[in-house]
Amino acid sequence: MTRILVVDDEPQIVRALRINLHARQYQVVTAATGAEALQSAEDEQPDVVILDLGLPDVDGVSVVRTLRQWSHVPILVLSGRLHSTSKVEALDAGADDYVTKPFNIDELLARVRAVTRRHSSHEVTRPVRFGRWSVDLVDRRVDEIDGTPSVVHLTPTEWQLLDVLLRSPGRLVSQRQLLTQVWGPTFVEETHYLRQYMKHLRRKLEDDPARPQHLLTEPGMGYRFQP
Amino acid sequence: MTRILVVDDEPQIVRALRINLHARQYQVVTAATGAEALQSAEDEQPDVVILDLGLPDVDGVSVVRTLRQWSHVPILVLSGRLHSTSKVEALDAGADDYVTKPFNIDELLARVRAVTRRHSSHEVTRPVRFGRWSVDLVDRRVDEIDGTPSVVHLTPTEWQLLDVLLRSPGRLVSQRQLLTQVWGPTFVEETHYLRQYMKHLRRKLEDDPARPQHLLTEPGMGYRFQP
DNA sequence: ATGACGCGTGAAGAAGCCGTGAAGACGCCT
DNA sequence: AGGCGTCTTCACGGCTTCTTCACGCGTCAT
Repeated sequence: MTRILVVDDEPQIVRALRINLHARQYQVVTAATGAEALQSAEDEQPDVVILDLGLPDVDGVSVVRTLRQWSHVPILVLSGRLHSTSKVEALDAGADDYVTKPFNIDELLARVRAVTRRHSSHEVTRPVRFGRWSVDLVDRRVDEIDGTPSVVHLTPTEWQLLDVLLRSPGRLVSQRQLLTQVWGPTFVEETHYLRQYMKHLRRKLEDDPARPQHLLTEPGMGYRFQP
Repeated sequence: MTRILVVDDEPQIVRALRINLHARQYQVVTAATGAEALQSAEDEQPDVVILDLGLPDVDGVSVVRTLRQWSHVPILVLSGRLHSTSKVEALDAGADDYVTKPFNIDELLARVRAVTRRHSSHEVTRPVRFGRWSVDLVDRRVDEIDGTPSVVHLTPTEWQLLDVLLRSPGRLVSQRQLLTQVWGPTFVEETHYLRQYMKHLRRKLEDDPARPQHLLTEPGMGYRFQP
């Protein structure tokens, strides 16, 4: 049974969501503040988090950021029409999708389904294959697909960066998200770190590092792992 | 059965609309003031709201704004020829479309149909499909529907503009709203930015950029994404 | 007709971003 | 303490993207 954590400080919204989600056989847990949310996320281990960005105690974006430090749980962000910037920030911080208020309940449900489907199928435990390589994120090893013993060695930072990218195949991962997840929230400005380590990864994993096939740059936005 | 809330303080217009809409099998509810309108919208849960901007008690635009705080119901605005500015303001506030008085009843009915059709078909699965393309706003990628690998690449500004348009399918989005959401509130005069970037989007996404099928211009008003 | 206005288009300069090589700083191991 | 691997910092060249300007065309109103 799928467990959903709903975080919103407006009782009527929480109530509406609880009723609708419960009717669809979801188990619902709620929180009204950011602090509660983080606590619940740890205690209840939800499968999805629906998070309103306008919380009374802390900024919703920072909740996303904190949550992402230890959890990969899919986060669906609710944002008011007026705050399109914080929506972008939330995605940067690691949110998976967003819905603008006022929202259509069917749309929200569709997105919940999308986000869970996508996550369960991409729960990375098996080696990821691309190019000539088979990358095992659990065992931390890179093998050549044709069976040749591993010659590629990645440093810890390189592993972390590759990890974040490979966990979202095909999806654009923003610079901010990469920096937060690899170096921490205080490093969101240090984009030159990214350039440096992407260079290393490409040199080790791409056939032609100058013309990458799988570790792609999206200028002004971030990077993308293309399977 | 589709229920329509008609808001107008002129009895003869209300009467004409009631007769015509009723003849087309719509259920009609009416209100003569802004306060009544808000009350009815809550009590009757209409599927469409037809709202005259010239109300006796409050500004029609603020009715739109208030309504949009909790409801996603499609709003069709009626405006006198003299109030073209408030027409734009209403769109900015979240109205879906407008008709200028005096209006042709057939045109009005067509717009009602259009506005309900797109809303009921708002069964949102994540990627938005139009023309040959499948656009995924969250993953930030454009793929060809027939499976050909993505060749279209959009810049950050292009993505933001497309995002705003695609999040309101079929709806007329005002220039002001686009400029505010993409470039920020200080850029509401720079309509040439819009022209520039709409050109880019059309060149990349329309089969015949000079005769766009999906990214349409509404002269003097704004742009519309036609699914 | 004619002028004003808004929209579409092309082109070009400016700004910012990215990739790269190289070198210094740091911590861990023997 | 020395050496090594790794992380951080710097400088520069090239390229993408953003911004601005100029012009043509169609529509509408005078």
